[in-house]
Amino acid sequence: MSSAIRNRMQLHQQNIQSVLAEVFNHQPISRIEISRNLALNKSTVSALYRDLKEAGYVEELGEGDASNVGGRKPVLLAINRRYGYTMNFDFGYRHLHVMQNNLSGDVLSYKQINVLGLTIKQILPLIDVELDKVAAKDKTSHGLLGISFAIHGTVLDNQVTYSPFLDMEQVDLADYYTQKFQVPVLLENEANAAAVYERDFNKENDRLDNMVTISIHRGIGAGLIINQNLHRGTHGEAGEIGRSIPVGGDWSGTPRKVEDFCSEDAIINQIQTQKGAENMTRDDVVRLFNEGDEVTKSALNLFVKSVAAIIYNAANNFDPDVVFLNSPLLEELPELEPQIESFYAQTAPTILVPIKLTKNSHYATLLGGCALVTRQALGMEEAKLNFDAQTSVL
Amino acid sequence: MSSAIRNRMQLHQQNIQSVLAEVFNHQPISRIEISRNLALNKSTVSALYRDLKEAGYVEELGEGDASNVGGRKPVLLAINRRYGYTMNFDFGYRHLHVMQNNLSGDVLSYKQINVLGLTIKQILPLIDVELDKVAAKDKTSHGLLGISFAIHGTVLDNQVTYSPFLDMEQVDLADYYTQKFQVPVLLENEANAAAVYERDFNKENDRLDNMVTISIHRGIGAGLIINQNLHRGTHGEAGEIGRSIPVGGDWSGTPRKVEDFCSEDAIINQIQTQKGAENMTRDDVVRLFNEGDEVTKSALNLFVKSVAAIIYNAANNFDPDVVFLNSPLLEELPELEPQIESFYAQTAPTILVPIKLTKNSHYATLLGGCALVTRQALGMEEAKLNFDAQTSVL
DNA sequence: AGATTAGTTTGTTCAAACAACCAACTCACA
DNA sequence: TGTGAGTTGGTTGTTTGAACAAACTAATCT
Repeated sequence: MSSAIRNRMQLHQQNIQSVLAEVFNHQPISRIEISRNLALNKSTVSALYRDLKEAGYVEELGEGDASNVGGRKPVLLAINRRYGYTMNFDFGYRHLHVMQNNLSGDVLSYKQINVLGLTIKQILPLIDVELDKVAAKDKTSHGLLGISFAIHGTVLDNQVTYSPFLDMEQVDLADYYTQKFQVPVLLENEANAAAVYERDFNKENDRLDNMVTISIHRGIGAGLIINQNLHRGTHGEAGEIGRSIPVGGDWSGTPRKVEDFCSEDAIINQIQTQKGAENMTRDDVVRLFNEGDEVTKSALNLFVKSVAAIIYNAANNFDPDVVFLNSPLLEELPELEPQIESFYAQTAPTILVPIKLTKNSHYATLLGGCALVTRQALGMEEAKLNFDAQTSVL
Repeated sequence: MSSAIRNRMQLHQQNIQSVLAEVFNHQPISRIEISRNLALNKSTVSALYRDLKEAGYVEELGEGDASNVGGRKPVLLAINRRYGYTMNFDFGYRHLHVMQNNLSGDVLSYKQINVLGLTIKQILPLIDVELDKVAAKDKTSHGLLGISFAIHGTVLDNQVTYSPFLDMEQVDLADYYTQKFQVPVLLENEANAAAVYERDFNKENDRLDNMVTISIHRGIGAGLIINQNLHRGTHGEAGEIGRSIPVGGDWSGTPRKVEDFCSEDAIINQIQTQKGAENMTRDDVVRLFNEGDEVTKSALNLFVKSVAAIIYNAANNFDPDVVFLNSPLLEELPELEPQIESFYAQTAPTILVPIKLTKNSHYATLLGGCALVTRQALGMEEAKLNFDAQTSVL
């Protein structure tokens, strides 16, 4: 309520943003259509659009088709794709993922950099090199607009609070890059970023209020979209479903967490232990499964059942419109998905929440970060923006 | 975003509501203080207040104290407690709880009506009698403003979708009472109402964004306040944590639900089975525990451990500022609460979410319903309102 | 030519802001 | 103890400015 609009100046600012959001979400779009969508007078929309054009955010694309009963052709408006770009990173275990996007969320470039075994202080220079390379080639009017980092751990107020797979060694990414470039820098939990991706980049989900995105990588966590907003929790730890324990079980010793059953690490460990192997990777698991290895099949059977139970519990807790599974492993073994659905349907008594696999899970995380940092660059943190993820235009 | 303020008329309406909310939340309050709080010019506040006074929502209470450096005394404004009243019901297993509240949420009357063994169609006439009795005595200017019903089950769009303890027999409460009185009628899940109570009636929680209220009655469920809003879920089933199952366990037979371990029914059943007793009540359990009965002690020990695990899981899922326990059983056996906290602390590794017992859990549910239906009566569903729960004034 | 639609220009509207005022208080000081 | 300077609460009359409305231009169709 304290952020509510009260006077005409604030109203004006909000209306400018509403017009920008309309251009963003429905580009290419004409002024008259914006006027109808927002229930604002067409002269008002024209005036507001002028301000946006002066700021450089938008541009005219040319004329559209006239209506079939006669009348002047509309002028089509769109986001200025040459305004600037964002840089978005994902600290994977084996790879650092790097993506460059324009203001509209289009992918300008993507690459993976091998960082297996490197410390954060060895990775930092690699990031700097990528930023410099892109800056050298850049031809946009405003250049770098913002940077996002997807963290496989928990984040609070742009600080990493827990990072099980990569020691952050007191490195303050936000501070370092804000100082260096004077642009918004944003750290976000990887599952949260994936959830934002589903909300913002997926046209099918446009009307959905509540979504759970279960991210299964080395660990397991969930990103929560509640009432169209990302729910981070008071300490940035909402959706840490991997830590859940069974209720009513025996309390001898420490209780086993969900993560002990159905993270990729858990599966690999289980197979390694039974086979006496070492340093196995996801690819090894996929190969063994496809070869019909019994140990692997049994491990993945437990995995499938556990994921089904997790989905069932998440559905009971959050009651979403849909549950997404963001898992490179499932992406490579899509035949497991129907099994998960079957076990889930077996458990759930009445309401069955649809389950969907995220395709190209690496992209999802990066694009989610892009959506968040682009909002910050525009000063429109609260706006509903639909990104299109159109393929490269430059 | 579609409900965003766009033109001056809407802005004006919203500002009127903001002034009303200020009066509601800070009564008694002066115009000048509202002006400062809302960053609106004092003459603007005066004009907006005039409208509210004409509508009868507010009234002047007299003069307050002048500041100690001189100056005119402020005129203190408040909600008109004689404007009207709401009626709020809670369908308990043994009792129908009935509460009458004024526009400000003050309790005007409260009673319990024995309904053990009655069907919904036998209960309805009892409700009608209560409504008539109160209407006959009423001296407010606008009379009945709204009716709320707390349901021990799930609700979607004012319809009961699941009711394990009371067969609703196709009775449509909302339709029946809306037709009869032409006022807002509202059905809400009992745990949700309890959560709203904690948000709206508890000054300590004023600044808290995220709260989980775990309601342990015959069943077990949670009410979720996320980002200051009640999260009902897409199908009205969010927070149905009683249905959760263990992950990674054996899948022989149907998995045991949380509810099988730590609802009141579960405890009573367990004790009854072991003792060969029948028709035990909560009071019997309390008595047996206080007498030192071993079977009861062991059942409640499992209960305590299970509740601790539930709290831990809820904290991981939702990451709230605080967890409330709304449980008549714990209210009667408060010595169990430290045990729950101890087990919880044992399990949680880092962040410990504070646990609080709701006092007078029956009141909580009714007052939560009151808060929701009062908002509807005022047409201020989205406003942040702090109810004071002052004792009777009439 | 007449109908229709997109967008601009020009003047109007009206709720909030502003400025000046009145009302009523405190306190210091004679 | 009485007076006046300073302060605060609230009202009244005027100004302001962003959205609106109407009249316009532009460009299409049949």
